[in-house]
Amino acid sequence: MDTRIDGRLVRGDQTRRAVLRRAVDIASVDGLVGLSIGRLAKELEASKSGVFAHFGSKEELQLATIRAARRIYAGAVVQPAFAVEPGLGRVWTLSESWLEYSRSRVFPGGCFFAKASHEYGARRGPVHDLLAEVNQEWIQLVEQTISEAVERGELDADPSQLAFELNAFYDSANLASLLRDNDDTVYAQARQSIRTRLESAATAGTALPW
Amino acid sequence: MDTRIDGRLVRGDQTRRAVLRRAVDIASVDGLVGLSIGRLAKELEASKSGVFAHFGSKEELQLATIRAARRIYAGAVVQPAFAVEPGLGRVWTLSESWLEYSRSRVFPGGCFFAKASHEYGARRGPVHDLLAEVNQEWIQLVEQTISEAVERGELDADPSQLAFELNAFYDSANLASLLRDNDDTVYAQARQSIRTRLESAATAGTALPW
DNA sequence: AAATTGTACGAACGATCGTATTATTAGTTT
DNA sequence: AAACTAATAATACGATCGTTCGTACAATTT
Repeated sequence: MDTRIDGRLVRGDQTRRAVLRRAVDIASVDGLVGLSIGRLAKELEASKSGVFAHFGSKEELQLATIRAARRIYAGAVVQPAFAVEPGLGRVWTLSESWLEYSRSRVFPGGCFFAKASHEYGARRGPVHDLLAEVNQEWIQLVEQTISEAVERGELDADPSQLAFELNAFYDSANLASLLRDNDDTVYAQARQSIRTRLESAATAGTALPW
Repeated sequence: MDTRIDGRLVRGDQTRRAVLRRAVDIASVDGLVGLSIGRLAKELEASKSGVFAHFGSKEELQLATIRAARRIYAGAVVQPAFAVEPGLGRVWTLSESWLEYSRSRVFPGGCFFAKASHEYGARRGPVHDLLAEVNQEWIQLVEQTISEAVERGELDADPSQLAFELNAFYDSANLASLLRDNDDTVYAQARQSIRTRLESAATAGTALPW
């Protein structure tokens, strides 16, 4: 039998979790390169080598940080949308929760993936590849959500094209808000663009969710 | 009189130019933080202290690099658009030259400002501030270009809103192309979104520029 | 010809980086 | 109680970072 609770492993998991929670916050502001093991150790009042031992290399720390950010992202953006029925309503909720995810600074530096993807977009290696994979996952999820609305006859649009456009509005609002020192008005602007775009794609007689 | 040509100043200007030309390329891939004086010196076969002396601090080097990138950007994106008459045609040309600026990798890491703005969006200081200023300049230029088309009766749209949307399509295509290892098809997708959006805003009877 | 100025260099600084090695401590198994 | 294992720590390494200092050289001004 092995419903074992090894206290040492429990402790290890806890510190690992604490490290990653801090790591995603640091990386969202200073990037995955600026994320250093020494700084992580200092802020958590642990030893550099202790933190290091959890990952074995900086690259593995970066990959683990991305995966941790993905879990937080799923909870903040995807879950709220999947709580409502498929269709146009879900597309709208997904947009709303994304903007709120950025506006409320779930990560202090704004969208973690916008930051990290730009940082590693032009580099090669496992970090780039994982970020590309996460991005594709996300785009496909948006596409899929739109497709459901199309299948239900609520939208008349090319899902791939519309997904590109909605995602563009999300990211652009995120960056503009950062550059304008957390100015919230850009989110209203993005919301307006999203609403207008969805209205133009909505089929006649479809109830609009806003 | 002083139509003087001080040979020492000429030489200094030349190396300074060479440093900045290299600096924008490095920074577009590795960021303004990853841009290091030592690496710059090595690649240019100069001395670290010689390169450093031109700027006095790393921050000044970063600011000078941003200004150098702005000049290149103006030549690659703005100039071609201003070569055509104001109006919808200019809006379209601006979009085309932006996408070509990204696609052809005027900077090897894609759009310099998308990269740098994300890097410094959540930080404070002169670098952030200059990037915010450049961004506002750019958005205002797009807005202005759209406004001219509105005034000529070729477009019926809120310039601020439309500028936000076009710019979102630009940046999103740029990032997607980087993440998908220089896949060109995203530019066609962006172009499609731009064209459709401009069509929907064009007034009846306006000749479409594509 | 002498003095001054601007550019570039070489060497060194303290700090921080990622990583490797070795030791200590706490929890589990025998 | 002894042997073992997993998590954490202490220390040190070479490399690179931004920056400072003193100097050499070439071009300009006096």
